[in-house]
Amino acid sequence: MREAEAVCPAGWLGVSADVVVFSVGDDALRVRLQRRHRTPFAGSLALPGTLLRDDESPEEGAQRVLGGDVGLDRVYREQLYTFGRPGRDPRGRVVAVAYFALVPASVAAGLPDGPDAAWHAVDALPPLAFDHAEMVAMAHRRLSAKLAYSTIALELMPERFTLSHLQGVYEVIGGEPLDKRNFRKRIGALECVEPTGETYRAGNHRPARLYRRRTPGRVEIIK
Amino acid sequence: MREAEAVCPAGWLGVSADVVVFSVGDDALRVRLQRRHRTPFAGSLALPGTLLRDDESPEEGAQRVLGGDVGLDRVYREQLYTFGRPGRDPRGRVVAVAYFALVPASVAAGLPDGPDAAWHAVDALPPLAFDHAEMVAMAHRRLSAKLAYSTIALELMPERFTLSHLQGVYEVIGGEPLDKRNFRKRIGALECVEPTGETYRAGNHRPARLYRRRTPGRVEIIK
DNA sequence: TGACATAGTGTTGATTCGACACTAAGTTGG
DNA sequence: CCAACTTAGTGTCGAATCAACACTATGTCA
Repeated sequence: MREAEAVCPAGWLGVSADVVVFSVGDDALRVRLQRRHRTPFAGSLALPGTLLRDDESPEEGAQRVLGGDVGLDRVYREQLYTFGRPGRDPRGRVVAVAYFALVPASVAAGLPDGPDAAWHAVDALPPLAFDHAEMVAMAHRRLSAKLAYSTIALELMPERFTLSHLQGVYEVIGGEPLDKRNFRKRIGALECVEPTGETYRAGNHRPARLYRRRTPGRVEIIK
Repeated sequence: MREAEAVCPAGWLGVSADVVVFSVGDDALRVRLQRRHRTPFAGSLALPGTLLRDDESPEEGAQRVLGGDVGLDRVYREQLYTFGRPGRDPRGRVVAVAYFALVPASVAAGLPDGPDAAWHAVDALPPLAFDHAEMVAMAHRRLSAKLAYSTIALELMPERFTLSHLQGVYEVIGGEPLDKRNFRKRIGALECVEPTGETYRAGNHRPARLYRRRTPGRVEIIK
C-alpha cells in the first residue's frame, strides 16, 4: 500500500468519480478532456475526475467535477459503470465510478478550448490516460442506445432549437443518417417538444421553426 | 476515519461487492439473503457481499462472494450500480459496487434454506440491512427490463426445460401473465432454443417437449 | 374408457415502421 | 425583380410486427 498512499491521504478514499462530458458541435460528438501535468500519464489527456472526499458520495464527487469545469451546474448526469481493475492506476488502488454528462451546445460554447481542457471529437480521440478510453467508449454506447428509448437527446439541446438541429444530434451520436420525415413523425408522436412560434434564420434559405422542450429537465423513457 | 478503520484494515479498501442473487422457484422470483450476526444490523437479513481485497477487482470480489455460497461458479453476473452515499454503512465509509446474478432453478435447489442463508420471495421481503432493499429493487427493475430486449431469462433455466417453464419465469419476473401462443412465437423467432427430442412428464397430462439453449452462456441483445 | 390437465398450434385486424419525392419560403446575386 | 439556390416542411403505401383470441392433442389416473 506504500504507493497507494500517494493517492490515499487521510480523509480520502481510494475511490474516484470520473465524468465523460459529452456535447455535440461541429457535426461531431465531442468529449471534454483535460491535459494531465502530473505523473502518471503526464502530458496525456484524461477525463475530468477527482478522488472522493470523505463524506462525499460518488454523485456529489461527479457534480463537484462538473462544477469545477465552469458552471456545469444543472446538466444531465447519470452513473455509467464502476471500473476497479487493480492496476488501472499505476500509483495504487483506485476504484473509479464513472459518470456521463450531457452539455447543451449553448453551454459547451462557454467552455472554450484551452491548453488544459478542450473538446475532442469522439471519433478521433488520441490515446487517453488510465482506462479512460474504455469509459468513453462505454458512455458512447450507452448514450447511443438510450436515443432509441428515451428523450435523453433533449439534454444536449439548447433552450430553443430546430428539428433539423435535433436530427443532427441523433445522427452524430448514432453515426448514421436518418430520414427527415420519419424522424419528425417520431419526435412529434413523443409530444416532448413544442413550437415556440419563433423562427431561426441562417443562410439563404427558408427559416426553421424553433422548438422547446415541453418538460424541461425530465428524461422520459418511451415505448 | 476512526470508525471506518473498523472495516478498513490495512490491505483492504473501503469498497465492497454485494450481489443480488436471483432465482425463480415456487412461482416467485427469489433472492438469496444471509442472516447477519455482527453489528450493525445484527439479526437482519442482508445481501451476500464482501469487502474487496487489495488487488481484487469488484468483479473478482463478486465472483468470490458467489463462489463462497456453494459452487456458484459459472452463473450469469453483471454489474448493477454503485452505492456510495456516506452513512450507508454506520461503521464508516464503504462504497458498494452492486452486482446481480442469475441462478438456474436446478442449481438453486442445491443451496438449501438454512439459518444463515435462504431464498426469499422478492415480493415479500423483510426489511434488509444497509441500503440492500434498494439494490434488490433496482436489480429487479433491470432484470425485468432486460427480458424485453435480451435472452437473459435463459440464464435462469436449467440445462433442459419446457417452454411452459420458461414462460413461467417471464411471468414471475414481469409480474403479469403472458399469452401462450404469442410467447412461443416470440421465443421461436429468437432461435435461441432448440428441442432436445426428449419429453418431460409431470402429472396426469400430456408431456411437454424439452428444450435447451442453442448457444449456452451467451446472452444476446435482440431487436 | 372417460374425465382430467396441461401441451401445442394459426388467423386476423390493428399498429408500427421504413422507404420514398416534392413543394414552401426565405436569401442572394446578377 | 427575378432566377437560382438552399434548407424547411409535409403524406402515402406496403411490409412487418404485435395483440387478441379457442380449440385439438396427448398423456395420466381412477
